[in-house]
Amino acid sequence: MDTDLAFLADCRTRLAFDLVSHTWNPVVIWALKDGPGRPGELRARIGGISQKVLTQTLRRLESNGLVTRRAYGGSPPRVEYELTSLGRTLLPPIQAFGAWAHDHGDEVTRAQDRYTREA
Amino acid sequence: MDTDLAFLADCRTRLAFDLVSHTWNPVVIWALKDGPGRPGELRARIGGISQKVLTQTLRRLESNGLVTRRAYGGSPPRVEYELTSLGRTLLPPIQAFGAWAHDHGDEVTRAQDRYTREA
DNA sequence: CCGGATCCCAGACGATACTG
DNA sequence: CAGTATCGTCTGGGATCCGG
Repeated sequence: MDTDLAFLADCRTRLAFDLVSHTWNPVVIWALKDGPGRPGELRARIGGISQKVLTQTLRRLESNGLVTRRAYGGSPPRVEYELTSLGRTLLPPIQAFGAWAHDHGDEVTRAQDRYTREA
Repeated sequence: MDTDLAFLADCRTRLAFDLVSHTWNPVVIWALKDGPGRPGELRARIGGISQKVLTQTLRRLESNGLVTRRAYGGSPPRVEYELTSLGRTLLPPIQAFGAWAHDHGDEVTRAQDRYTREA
C-alpha cells in the first residue's frame, strides 16, 4: 500500500506530475541546470520555444518555487532566472526520464509506426 | 555535453516527456503495474477519470507500445489491458517522480501559497 | 533586450446518450 | 460492460505587435 495506489490518488503526486506535464517545464528546468540564465540566452539554448511561452513557463516555475527571478533595473533591462534548491531536487527524476528516452525512445517510435501501419 | 543540452534538444527525449505530459498516462500506467486490468476495474482503482478519457488514454498508450489490449468476444464483452515489457521499463522513472512528490510535494504547495499571497 | 497584450488554433477533458 | 459520437469548455501554445 505504500507505493501502491494511494500513491497516485495522492494529491501531491498529481501535483508533481503537473509539473512535468507542461511541455516546456522540464526542458526549461534542464536548461537551467548549469546555472542562472537570461531569457534570451535560454531561448538560444532551447530550440523552438517562443519568447512568450518561455516567459510563461518561467513564471509558472517561479510560482511553484522551482525558479527565482531576479531583475536588475536599467536599460536595457537585465533579468536572470535560476533554479532554487527545490528546483534542483527535480533534476534527478528528470534525468531518469531522459535516460529512459535514450534507451527506449526508438522502441516507442517503432511501436508508433507499427500501429499506424496496421491502422 | 553528454547529458547536457543535446539531451533535451533530442527528439526522442521530447517524445518521452510527451508520454508523461498527458495527465492520465502515468496514472493509468501505474494502475496497471501489478498486472492486467479491465476498464471498469481500472476506473474504480483510479478515481475521477471518465470512461471516455480512460479509453482514450489506453488507446494512446497502446499506440505507443506501452500497453496491449486483448478482447475476449462475447456478451458481456470482456477486455483486458496489460503493460508491455516496454511499458514496464517506464515504471522506475514514474516511481522516481512519485518519490519526489512524496518528499517535496509540501514545499511546492507552500511555495504556491506564498506566491499567491504575494500577488 | 525584456515581456506584456491580443488573436487564434489544436487538443485534452467532462457529461451524456447510444450501440453491440 | 466496452466503446463511440456529440457537444461544450478550458487551457497550452504559436505568432505578432507594442511598450518599458
